[in-house]
Amino acid sequence: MQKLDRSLIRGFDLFAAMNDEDLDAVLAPVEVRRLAKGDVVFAQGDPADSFFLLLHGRLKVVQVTPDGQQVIVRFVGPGEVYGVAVALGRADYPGTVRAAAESLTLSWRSEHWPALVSRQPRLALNTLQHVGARLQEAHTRIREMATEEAERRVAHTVLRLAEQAGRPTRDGILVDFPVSRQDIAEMTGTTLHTVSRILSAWEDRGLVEGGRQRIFVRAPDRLKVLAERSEAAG
Amino acid sequence: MQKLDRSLIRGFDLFAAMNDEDLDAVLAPVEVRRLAKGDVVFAQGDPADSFFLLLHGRLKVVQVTPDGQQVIVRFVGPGEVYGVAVALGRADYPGTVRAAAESLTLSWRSEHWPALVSRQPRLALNTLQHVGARLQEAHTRIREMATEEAERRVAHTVLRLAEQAGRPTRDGILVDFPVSRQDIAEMTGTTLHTVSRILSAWEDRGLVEGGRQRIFVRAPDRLKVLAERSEAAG
DNA sequence: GCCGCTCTTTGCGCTGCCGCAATGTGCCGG
DNA sequence: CCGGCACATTGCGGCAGCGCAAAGAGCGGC
Repeated sequence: MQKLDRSLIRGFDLFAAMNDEDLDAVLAPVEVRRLAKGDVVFAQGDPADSFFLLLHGRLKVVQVTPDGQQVIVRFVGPGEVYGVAVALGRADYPGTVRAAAESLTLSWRSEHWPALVSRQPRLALNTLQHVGARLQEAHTRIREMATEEAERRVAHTVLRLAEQAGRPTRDGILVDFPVSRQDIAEMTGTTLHTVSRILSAWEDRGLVEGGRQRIFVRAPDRLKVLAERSEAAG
Repeated sequence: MQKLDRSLIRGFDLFAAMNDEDLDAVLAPVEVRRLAKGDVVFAQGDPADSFFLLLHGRLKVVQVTPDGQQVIVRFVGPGEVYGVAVALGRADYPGTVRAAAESLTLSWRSEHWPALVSRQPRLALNTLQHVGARLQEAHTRIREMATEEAERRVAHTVLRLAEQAGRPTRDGILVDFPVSRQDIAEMTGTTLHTVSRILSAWEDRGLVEGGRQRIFVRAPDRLKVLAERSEAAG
């Protein structure tokens, strides 16, 4: 096992309440991997022989349709587990995970899952809560895609990105990892063209600032108004 | 506690492997409720003071948007748990559950959850797998809504209904609980008009038979072809 | 058995968004 | 510093599906 920064790991609630002995046991079989932007951790359909925890960086989870279109399932941030197919009773991974920025991740071989859970029952409950939160978010997205027009969906998505991965600055919030127009299109069920048009219109109105794989939210409050009401915000 | 048919309960995998003593302990604090079609079990936003298991019948889980539009999250079938907000760490229910047909359900007060889990650790793992399957299905729906046109989404949805709640007959599969065109619209993110048109077109081609809150799939294979390819099926 | 309600069907016009295509622009490697 | 590539912008035409409206059909209640 590679040398790990314990204080970094203690920072995540999953491990915060663990005593040293248990922490050692949990980390004993762990593997560490550094990821460059674009690296693939696992691909859709691969046998689910490991599960993971992201320590640092940002990952993109995508599903590919039979005809080659991509859909972004979610982004993974530091402290989040992913690839937990084994816990959900699946034999293979339902999606592909790729590094959206330089990242650092831990992994356990799937066969360790039962032993870890019986040693740390809280692990199952924690995972349950985490998966529950993801289910909740998935339902939110379904509701948005079913009932809202493209502009509002993009607004909600950008706000969610700003909330989950936003770095606050003096005059706005910067989404601090590279997000392309295509990415937002794949999260909202529209095309990069439509996203580009919408962001351009917002930029004209001073709501956001664009850039290459960059989104800076200048006026979160006005964007929220636009996301809630169907009509344009003052 | 009301008298319960143990053999019925033993039929669900959740309880199949339990010894009598544990089963007694689990069922001790349970409440039984009979539901008429249309009855509400709990409403969106209510405090999550119970969790549930459906014994018989069919329930509809819906979310309502701020402007009054409904979205169907899923249908619940016999043997499935629902309203497990407490396990997912939520204080209130994210949706409303209504009986789509006459039903029979069990419920436990939320405060029993920790005790049940510590007595039966498998309960958490089972719930995790169940929630995982729902997450999986939610992602499938997101992918469909993002990439497929209305007709294919309806096809996938009807096939899913036939699979989850279909009664096979000599010349097809009958969805054996009442489903309206409006319901399908709320599952696919379209309107009842569009659904009606699509089903009428399918009926002309002998793929399905319609009726008031009734769907009978005559040719599942041809419908599957239509769901996969973007073009019409022979 | 009749009435009324809810669910369904179908026509018609409109529009939001896609699909295509061409041009503009920031970034990286040599 | 410069060439090439990936990402972004924008115009234009077309159409899938929405919204509205009105008529038909099954089902439950009295």
